Parts: sequence; structure tokens; C-alpha cells
Amino acid sequence: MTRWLPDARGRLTVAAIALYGERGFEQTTVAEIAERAGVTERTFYRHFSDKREVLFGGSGDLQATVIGAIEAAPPGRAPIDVMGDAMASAAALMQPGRDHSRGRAAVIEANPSLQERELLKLATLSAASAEALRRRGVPTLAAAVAAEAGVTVFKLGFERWIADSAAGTAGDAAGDTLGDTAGAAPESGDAPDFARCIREALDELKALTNPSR
Amino acid sequence: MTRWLPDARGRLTVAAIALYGERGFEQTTVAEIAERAGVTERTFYRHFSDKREVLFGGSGDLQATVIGAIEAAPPGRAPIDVMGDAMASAAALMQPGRDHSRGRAAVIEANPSLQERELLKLATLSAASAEALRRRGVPTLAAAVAAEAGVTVFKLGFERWIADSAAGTAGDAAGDTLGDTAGAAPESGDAPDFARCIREALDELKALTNPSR
DNA sequence: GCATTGATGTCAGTTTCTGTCATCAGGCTA
DNA sequence: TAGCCTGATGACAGAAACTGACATCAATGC
Repeated sequence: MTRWLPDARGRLTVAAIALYGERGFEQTTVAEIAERAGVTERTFYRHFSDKREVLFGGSGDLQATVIGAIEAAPPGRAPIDVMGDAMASAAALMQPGRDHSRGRAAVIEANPSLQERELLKLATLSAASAEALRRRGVPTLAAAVAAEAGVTVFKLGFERWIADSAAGTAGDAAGDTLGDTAGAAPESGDAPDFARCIREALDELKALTNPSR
Repeated sequence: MTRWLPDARGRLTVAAIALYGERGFEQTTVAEIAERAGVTERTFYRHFSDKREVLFGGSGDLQATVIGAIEAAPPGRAPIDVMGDAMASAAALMQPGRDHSRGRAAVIEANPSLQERELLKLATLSAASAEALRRRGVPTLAAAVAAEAGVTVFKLGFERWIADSAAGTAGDAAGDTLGDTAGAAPESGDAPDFARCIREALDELKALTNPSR
């Protein structure tokens, strides 16, 4: 007979996201999260370093995927394309969890203190990616710039992936804060493909820095 | 007769930086900062939203300078150069406070929670810069990318400006984590010029994204 | 003179986060 | 089977970060 229900960490994550969404991050106490998950407040802090970290439990996996993809890239490939491919492969893993990602992003967007944490995670990812590129022989500055570009592409692609396309019926183009409406949703009503969003963002970034051809 | 000593905010800032440097950020309590500044803890929180914010009191001025420079730039100038000039003009204002900046940077580098705050400030600066570029007629995506590049250049230039060149006698080249030793210090023993560091970083970034010529 | 204002003090209270020790199911070994 | 770890959790105390409410009183303006 088990002494406790399994996967306390998972229950804490679910409870936290639900409560943050229902009543807001600041209006939720750790004690409430713990209670809904059926554990003690102390147990929350054994699984997560603080109240924000519970929203970023997947960042380790994300980084591992990206770094692995960089290391597995063919030797001759340009750094920026290595980054693009790596981000696209991470995106593919996230594709099934689009609803989860949307809810999470909405919570983060509403709270500067969560944005801080997200920026730190992305900066860490960028630094680790640059280091991985360097191990492939890319010079220091070029590696840092390519890694930063890759993270930027990830952000841009994520925004498009998450953007409310085909939420209701067809023809809803309101709330498009990014200027032009993108493709990336072949059939109206389907969820857009994250990896494709990233590749599109990368192409546009390339066109921008190399307008001649 | 004045009821309180003037400039409580300034005294709090000085006290905080001193204590954070002496015994570390986490080992310092707000009560200690307030005591050294001759005020109560409550007054600290009237001037700064939290314990970290006291290190970022100048970020408002920095952003105002950058945005002002963007708006004052000649109409035809390329967005990336507008950003470079804007960052250089902000750098000029910071030049006299190099020692202060170094101490502050050391404290931030040692504390992830302060790095978070710094990343948020820089992201805010980037977003505001992009908005200012957009008001000049730069398309949305190009504005965002140029602004991001400008902030990156600021970071790179700052690292070089702060790097320990000519601390003791001549010929000390240890601790150079950035690969090649930069110029930017015409006479050995002088503090490097921040604006020049930024222009150099910008030139290298340009060379990187446009290797052909 | 006198009311108003604004920066600060005072104090109680909530919440976040940490250190420490106790508990006890499951697994391992004799 | 008995007995000893181990690891995850509970229980509890406490420091420190922050907040809200009200009081104080020099300076300012009428």
C-alpha cells in the first residue's frame, strides 16, 4: 500500500497552473496550491525553488533537446541554420501541448515577475546554445550572435504559433499585434505547426539582414 | 530646520550597493540598508518596489536617453545605426560612473535574481526602442530586430568597457574571458571609452552578419 | 494664524522561503 | 521472516520580504 499518491510534482504543477489561471499569480498562495495538490506547503518547496519555478519545470527538457540537436547537426551547416533546426526540433516536441502552452503564456504575460524568470531561462538557453556551437568550432562572438538569433526566432515563432488564429469561425483577423498575418495554418481551424512557424520566422529574419537577395 | 536629512533615496542606494558589495545581496536585509541610510524599512519600500530595484534606479534615465536619441536621429539613417548612436550617447552619460558600474555589475553577476531584473530592464528598453523606431517609420519586425541588436551591442560594449584592462601595471592580460583583447584603451592605464566600445561591438556585429564586404 | 501637503515613522499582519527533526512505506540484506 | 536503510513527506518554528492603515509634523501657501 502506497503511503502517498504518486507524482506530487505533477499534481503541484497542474494545481498551480489552474490556480494562476483562475485567480491570478499574485492572488494565489503556495499554501493553496499545496492544498489542491494534496501535499504540504513544505513539499512544494522541495520540488520547486520558489513560487514562479513551478511554471518552468519543462525548461530543462527544452534546453536538453536544443543542445542535443545542435550537437547532432551535420558538420558543415551554418550556425544560424543549426540554431533554426534545433529550435524546430524542440518545437516539434511542444506541438501536442499547444493548449497548455497558451494558458501558461497568458499567465506569464500578465506578470512581470514571471516574465523575469522566463527571460532568465531564455538567456540561459542562449548561453548554453552558444557554448554548444563553440564546441563545434564556431568562433565565440559568432556563436553568441547565432544563439541569440535562434532564441529570437523561437520567441517570434512561438508568438505566431500561440496567436489566436481560427479560434472561432473564419475571417477573424482582429488582435493581430504583429503586423502582417502569417501563414502556417494550412487548413483554417487547425492548430498551426510550431516548427513551421519557427522556420518562417527564421526566413524573415534572414531576409531582413540580407535584403540584397 | 529640516525634519529629515534630504535625499533619502540617494542614501538608500549608496547604502544598498555598499552592503551588497560587502556581504552579498542575499546576506543583506532591507532593515540593515535602511538603518545605514538613517531611515526605516518602510521608507525603503516607499522608494523602491523591492529589494532588487534599488540597483536599477538609473534604468529610467538610461531608457529616456536612448529613446530621446532615437527620436533625434537624422531621418534617413539606417535603424541599426540609429540604435548604435543611441546606445553610444547613453554610454557617454555613463562614462564618469565607471567604478560605480563595475561594482554594480559584479553584484548583479553574482546573483541570478538580480540578473532576472536586469534582463527585464533590458527587454523593456528593447521594446521601447522598437516602438520608437516604429514611430520613425521602420516596419515592425525590422524595428524589433534592430532594437534587439542595439541592446546586444550595448551588452557587448559594456562587458569590454568594464573588463579589467590596465588595473594594475601594464601588460596584465589575464582574466580575458571574451577571447581576443580589444582596443578601446588608447593609453594604457586609462579607463576605456564606453561609447567607443559600443561602436566597436557594432562594427564587429555588422561584419559578422555581412561577411562579404 | 491656520489649513493642507508630503515625506516619514509606527505597527500589525500576511506571505514567502528555510532549517530541523519526526514519520513510515518500500526495498535490501542476513 | 526480521531488522536495517532510504527517500519522500509531514510538522513546526522562525527569519525576512513586503503591504495596509494610521499618526506625526516641518514646510508651504493662503
